[in-house]
Amino acid sequence: MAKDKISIAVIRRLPRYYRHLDELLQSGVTRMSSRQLAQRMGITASQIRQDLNCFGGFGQQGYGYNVEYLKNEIAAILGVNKLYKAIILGVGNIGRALINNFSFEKRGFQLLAAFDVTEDVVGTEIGGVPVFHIDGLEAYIKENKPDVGVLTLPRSAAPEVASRLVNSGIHGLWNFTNIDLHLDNDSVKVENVHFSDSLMTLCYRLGEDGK
Amino acid sequence: MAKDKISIAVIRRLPRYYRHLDELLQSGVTRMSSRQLAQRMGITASQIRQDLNCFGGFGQQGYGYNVEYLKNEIAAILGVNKLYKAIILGVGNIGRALINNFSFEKRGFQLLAAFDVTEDVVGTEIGGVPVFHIDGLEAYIKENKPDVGVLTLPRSAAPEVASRLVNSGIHGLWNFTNIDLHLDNDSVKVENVHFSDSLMTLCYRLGEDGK
DNA sequence: TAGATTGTTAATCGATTAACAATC
DNA sequence: TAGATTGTTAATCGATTAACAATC
Repeated sequence: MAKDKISIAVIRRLPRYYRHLDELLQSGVTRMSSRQLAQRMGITASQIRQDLNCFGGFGQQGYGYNVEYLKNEIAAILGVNKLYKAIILGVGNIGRALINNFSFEKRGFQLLAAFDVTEDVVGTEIGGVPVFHIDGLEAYIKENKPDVGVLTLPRSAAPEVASRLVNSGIHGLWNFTNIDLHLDNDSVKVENVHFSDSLMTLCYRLGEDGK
Repeated sequence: MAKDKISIAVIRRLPRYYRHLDELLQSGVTRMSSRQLAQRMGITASQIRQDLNCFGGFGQQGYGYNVEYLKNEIAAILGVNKLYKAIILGVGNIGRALINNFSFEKRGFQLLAAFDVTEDVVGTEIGGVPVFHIDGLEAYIKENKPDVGVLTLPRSAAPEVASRLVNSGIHGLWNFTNIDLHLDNDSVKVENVHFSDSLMTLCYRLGEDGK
């Protein structure tokens, strides 16, 4: 579906378009021009039209875009209906928060299982997700072929576990650990969520004007 | 200290420099050239020198950079030694995860208090942080003058609470809610952590080549 | 048909990379 | 001094914005 190589800047805006279109649909809006959407999102209409045209023409001259149709097209582009298989590594606070409060399904993933090392959690279930011992990781991957690993474990354990995941054939990592992973296999896609970097950026911006 | 207006792209790289310098320092490295650091981080040496020179000359020709000195300079630029005051709104899973596992102090913030609405938590302490009822929010802010609010509450409650925070004079918001906040006061700095956007980006990238 | 808004090309702007003189 | 590496200017590249012909 995609033409040439799409720049990462465009890709990162897609979920935001999707989110706004979903909100609009929920509130009963059926039709929207790039100009209206741009105003709502605080960007330019040009950018929206340019971004969408990386993937095709989804609008109609003189009319604008059909909200539901466009939302579905973006869903297809992102692949959120694909249901990739995910496993989560580490069921500390963040791991639990994700398992209990985050809808993996709505974002294209099915959370199969969790892994940890502590006696009290191994063998239990959290929010319907079984928790296994990390020793069985390789065997589990061989059997169930998950696509991505969610790294919500202590940073000290992260490099080793990441490497085991990659060597077992995982395709992507969603990394909540505050380190930059250096992987052997560079076809593996890594998406970082660096709380620390984010908060430090806010810290800088607070000091920008005066204070 | 800063010259003109620094671009957001540069600012977002600063925490990453800081992190790498800290790691280097921990492992006993005292000296580093832009070329070495670039290789380690997977970026160009030119970019590092350009970025740093937005703030001043921290290196020495023929030598490179002193790791500890540069780390401290970046810390000062980011303002991580300022200890801004923060409060957290909502002590569900993510709120608790942050309180228990995240070092606000290391990133320039002091976490003063938490706010929630449920009977069982109000009046208790979590990880040493007192939990108050949200009804007392305005009075608390007036008295304690926190700089930023951390939004870890249900998305349905987010717009109202954000608006109350802004009207009470808060300067920044660290937003874990999956919405784009529209604020009255646009001098308020908002830093978003959108789990959903992040995972959907990974979803797209998994589908990029084949599959 | 007239009005509106897209899709797309062209112009501008900004960010990244390359090059090199300055200098430790 | 010779070698190395910075700070900084210039060149390149890419992304955003503007403009407008196509068309619903």
